[in-house]
Amino acid sequence: MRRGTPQRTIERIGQYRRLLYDVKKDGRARVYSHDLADRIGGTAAQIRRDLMLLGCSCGSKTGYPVDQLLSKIAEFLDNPEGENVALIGIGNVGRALLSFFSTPGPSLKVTAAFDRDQSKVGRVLHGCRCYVMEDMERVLAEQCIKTAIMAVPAGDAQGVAEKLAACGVRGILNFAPVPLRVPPGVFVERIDMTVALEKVAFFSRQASGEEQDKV
Amino acid sequence: MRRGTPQRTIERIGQYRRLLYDVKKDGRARVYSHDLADRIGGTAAQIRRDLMLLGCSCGSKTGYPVDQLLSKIAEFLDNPEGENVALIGIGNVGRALLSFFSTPGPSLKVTAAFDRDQSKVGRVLHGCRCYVMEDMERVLAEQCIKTAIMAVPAGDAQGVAEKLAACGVRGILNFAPVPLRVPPGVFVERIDMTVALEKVAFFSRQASGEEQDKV
DNA sequence: GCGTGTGAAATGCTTCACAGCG
DNA sequence: CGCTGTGAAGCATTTCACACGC
Repeated sequence: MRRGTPQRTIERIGQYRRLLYDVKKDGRARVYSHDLADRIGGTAAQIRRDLMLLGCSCGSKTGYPVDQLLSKIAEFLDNPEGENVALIGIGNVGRALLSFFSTPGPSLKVTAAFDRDQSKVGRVLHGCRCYVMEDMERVLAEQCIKTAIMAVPAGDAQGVAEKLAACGVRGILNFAPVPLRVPPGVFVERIDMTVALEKVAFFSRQASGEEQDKV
Repeated sequence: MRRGTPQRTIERIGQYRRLLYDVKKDGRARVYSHDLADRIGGTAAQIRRDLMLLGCSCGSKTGYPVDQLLSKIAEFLDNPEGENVALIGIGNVGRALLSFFSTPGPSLKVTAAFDRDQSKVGRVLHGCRCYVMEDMERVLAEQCIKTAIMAVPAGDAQGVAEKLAACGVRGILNFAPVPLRVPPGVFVERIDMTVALEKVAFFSRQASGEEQDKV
């Protein structure tokens, strides 16, 4: 995916969008790069470079027009037809994710949930129907799902990932605490909460000394 | 925190630990760097460099002794006295985190939870007692808590972060979808699930073209 | 031969610094 | 004058590649 666009930039662009909604709510129609920088805890130069990669430009001096940025961001990040997402694993973490994503961006929607446990099947949680694993292939095809969130136990993760890939999923957000081995062409982003907590604990101990933080 | 140790290395070290437990369970007493690399989806050179920074060495040829690595990692990452952690916000996400962290590493334990909502107070969830926000200062002091997890609504996040910092917390794992502004000396790690999902969706669309994945 | 330890090159990302425009 | 757009410099992290030891 040597996309020309750095991975970090893509992450920040999503954040800019949220920030921009705030700016808009404050009634401002234009923002300066240093203004966004303050809000996000970064540098003005970085915001300018990110926006440059996005293909924005505002001439000069006046700052960026908020609405134009928002539409550029949507054009860049969103699938214009909207996009359905599947959730695999309806345990504690899975249910929290469902509630968390039940009103996300305009374009992404979790529309199907799967679990091994039969007792959850058929229920509708946060507007999302639950299916058995065996229905996965059919449901993903029906809903054109290419993106999935995995919140399954570590032991099941690799098997589920393979099944997803076989069903044509091209992107996985993995909350299971194991690395996944997937065929080329499938993108995996891992969120490892245990590691994140250990890292914070590590740095908070370190904090005896000096330092700044970043965002 | 220009600690000499790259931030990424610290994240990986936590992952190595889990991998090493697997290796041990497989009955192997030693591992090769390329062996770990396969399991984690990285390169052998990177593993070797990380272990070098950790201060490991095994002479040569024979691979690294698993037990020695595990104790080096513990020495590096863990507080020998163990460490108590607070959770702020007992909503859907907070409860999921409690269950997730209720049996984490040997050394980190979530021992106090806080919420604005009085109705949750006094209950014990996953072995963790719930308090009102007003008790925060006292409880954190009593339990020597220096590390906190925030799972509060976006609007409350900044205020809570300031309060935590005032109570002496030095590290925050922030699940709220906003950047935090904290005094110097406080380390913040953010997990932004919305942005992560957008990123995955972005790359899965991109996946029409070529590419590999990384773990 | 086979795997480690590590300088040195390569890559990727961020920041600097300055020209140009309103 | 203040702010944007951007080449070029500067850092951080990863990968290469090779000497050394079993």
